[in-house]
Amino acid sequence: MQQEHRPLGRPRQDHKEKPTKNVILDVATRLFLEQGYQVVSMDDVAKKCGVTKATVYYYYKTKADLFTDAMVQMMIRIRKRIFDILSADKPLKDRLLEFAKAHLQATVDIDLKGFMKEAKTSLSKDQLQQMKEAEDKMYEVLEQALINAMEKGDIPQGHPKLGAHAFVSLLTVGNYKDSDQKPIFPSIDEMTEQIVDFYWNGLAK
Amino acid sequence: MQQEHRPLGRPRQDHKEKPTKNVILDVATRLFLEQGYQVVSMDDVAKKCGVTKATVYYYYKTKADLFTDAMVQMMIRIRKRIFDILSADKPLKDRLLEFAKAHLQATVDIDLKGFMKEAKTSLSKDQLQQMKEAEDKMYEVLEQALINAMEKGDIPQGHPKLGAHAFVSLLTVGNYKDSDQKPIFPSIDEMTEQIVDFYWNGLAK
Amino acid sequence: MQQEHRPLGRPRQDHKEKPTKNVILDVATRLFLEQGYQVVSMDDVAKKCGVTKATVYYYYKTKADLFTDAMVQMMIRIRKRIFDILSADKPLKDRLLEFAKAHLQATVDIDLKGFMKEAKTSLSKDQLQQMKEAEDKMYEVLEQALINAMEKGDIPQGHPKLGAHAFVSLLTVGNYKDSDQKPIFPSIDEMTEQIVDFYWNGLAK
Amino acid sequence: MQQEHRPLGRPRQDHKEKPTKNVILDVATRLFLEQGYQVVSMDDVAKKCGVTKATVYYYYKTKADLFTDAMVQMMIRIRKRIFDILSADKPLKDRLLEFAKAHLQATVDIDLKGFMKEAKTSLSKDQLQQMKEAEDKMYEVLEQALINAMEKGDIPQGHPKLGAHAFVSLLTVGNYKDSDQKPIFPSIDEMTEQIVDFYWNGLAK
DNA sequence: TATGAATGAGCGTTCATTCAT
DNA sequence: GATGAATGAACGCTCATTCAT
Repeated sequence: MQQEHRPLGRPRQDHKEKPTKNVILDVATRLFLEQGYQVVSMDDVAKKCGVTKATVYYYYKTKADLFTDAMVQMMIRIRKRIFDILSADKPLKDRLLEFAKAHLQATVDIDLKGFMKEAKTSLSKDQLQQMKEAEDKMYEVLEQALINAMEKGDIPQGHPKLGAHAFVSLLTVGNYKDSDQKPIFPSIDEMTEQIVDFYWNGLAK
Repeated sequence: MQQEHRPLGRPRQDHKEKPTKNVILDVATRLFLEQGYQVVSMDDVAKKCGVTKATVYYYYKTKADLFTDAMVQMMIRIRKRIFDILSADKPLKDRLLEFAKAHLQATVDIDLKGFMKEAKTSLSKDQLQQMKEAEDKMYEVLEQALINAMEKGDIPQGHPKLGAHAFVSLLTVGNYKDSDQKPIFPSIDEMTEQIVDFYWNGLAK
Repeated sequence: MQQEHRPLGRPRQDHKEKPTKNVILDVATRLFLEQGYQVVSMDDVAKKCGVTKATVYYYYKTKADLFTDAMVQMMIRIRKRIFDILSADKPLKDRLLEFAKAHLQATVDIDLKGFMKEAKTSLSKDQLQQMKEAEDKMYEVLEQALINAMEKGDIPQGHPKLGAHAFVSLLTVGNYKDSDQKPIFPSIDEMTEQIVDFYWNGLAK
Repeated sequence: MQQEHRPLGRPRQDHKEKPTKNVILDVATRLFLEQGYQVVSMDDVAKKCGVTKATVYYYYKTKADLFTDAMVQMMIRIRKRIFDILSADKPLKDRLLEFAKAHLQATVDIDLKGFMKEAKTSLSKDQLQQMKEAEDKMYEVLEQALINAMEKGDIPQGHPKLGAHAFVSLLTVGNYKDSDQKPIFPSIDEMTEQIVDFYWNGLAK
């Protein structure tokens, strides 16, 4: 709340841990992921940030804007992480295992498809487009890794786009809990391995 | 609003119209599937049925009740259809192909996972339980078919629950559209075949 | 408004002094006239009616709808009153005097022009059109009276539309109060007479 | 944002730009005239001026202050123009014609009455008083011209205050557009002449 | 069986205003 | 002088729900 040294110049508001806009974006991202677009109100976001609704509107013109920004930024971050994991100098299957593990460890499961449908009626054409593009780019990273593996002969030629989407969709199996709240596999490690195995070998061995 | 002739002793419904309750359930099912739980209002349902909101409330105590009933009944119907398809006397792969095709031809894609998350905050524990159980039973039909195939030696021993969920999750790939609104495969037939092939053989052949 | 005998059947809600919709329309009309479109909130209307905002919305889909209906109904009523006054079998000047007196005695002065401008940004094209048409019809009644008088030779030929608008605009002079809140004339009677005289004779006698 | 050369001692404003306060007042005047008090927001004014809302508040403590100042200054300017026109050495009717033409040519029609009512609830007593006084002074100029004409015998003795208000109110007829958006007269010239004629001669010749 | 009327609570959004810088 | 950040209060509107009829 007060500067000790170098008091002259344009220190703006230093000391501040994190700019408010970022706080809002982070909180919003978490809430939207956990509860979905419609259920989360701007007041919910504001309260969790310790600011008023009007402050949220100071940074984001509409709820749809906030949502779009939150989702797109998140997808960009995820894409980077996927890229890092898949760029490692290891056999493809090992990289996929790592990818799967990282994804399945995440506390919230990211149901992009569900978000897309929920928000379809509320977002502008442009906002939907932005989200779609960010989503596409996420898949492209995985697709490219598959293409590379095919070229190097590590896996047989095939439809890389199908391969990419198949992998991600298989991962969602990990989030399933039955009516007794029991997941399909007891531990994340076993789940990871079995899912990647299934992806690799298919049903018929 | 009143019958002029033949006024004595007959079923209430004029000429075999569907009973109101069924109309409401059908309309609600369609609306919920198309737009999601939160977006659909009780008024929307009522108007599409040509009745008033109060009438909807006469048959369903709350929106959550209506939603739960709609989803559970739908899952029961789907389960029957899956059962019929999988009971045929054909090789497993052919039956899976038929299952896949039936699913991918459906106009609305049934994003159960999305519905679950969206409704999580609005449904009672009991209602969530009902939905979960209906969902479980759907998977069990497929699971059982896989178990039978394993016992008969048509496919290698494996984790049938994983197999069941993997199949359904792979089917969702068929609904993907990229940012140019293009699906991964040009025709449903090709999509069906490629997805089932991938399920059968895995990535590494 | 109430049936004394034949108590069986569907007595609805009897006893009710005035249907809620009418109460809302009347209160809204008064408030809009007194304070203008923007200043009056739907909550203001509701509270003055002793109902909730939601009730107002039950009867009127939007504020603009309520406003338009209020203004149009009012103009229709005024038009009828003008018509009655101007239909009397008296010399034109006497009828104009009566018209002027009725107008100047009204507690609220009806600044249609101001309403039009204020609401221009908020009303739909169709709503503006409705208001304009109701306004036009009000003037037409007066215009027709002037046309008749010209045909009978009671006043010289002239531009009847100008005559009609001139008369109404002259009446607004009666509502003027200077910075000491003093009107131009001490009594309504004198005001009426002087204004009509001026209208009749002009400035130069 | 900063001057590179000749950085020493000069008037702040770069090349004689209009001082910010004047820009704000001018812009505000135009916006208020065009759209009314309630509809125009402080942000609207700020944006049109290329400054921030806070800057507007730096010069005007409240919106009501800005409005009052804008209106009063405008009325002072108008009063001067009226005074100039009416001071010419011409017959009264010619001067009135010129006055009318100037008024009717103005793109925005100045509905003082409407502004008064719209702002009534928002302005302080003192601010209303200021506006009233400025308005009174406008009328006084015209009133005085009529008094002079009466003294010189150009027009018969009469109520000069009524004459002044009658003239201004008659001018508003020129702004009327019917439901087909057609004004009463096809050209401003004809309108001017007919209105002044009516003012001069009255309805009955 | 079905409805018209009414409501409480909440939501997305706007806006005049303040204040530290 | 001028601004960026923040807010409190309201506003128009929606919606699930209730209840007397």
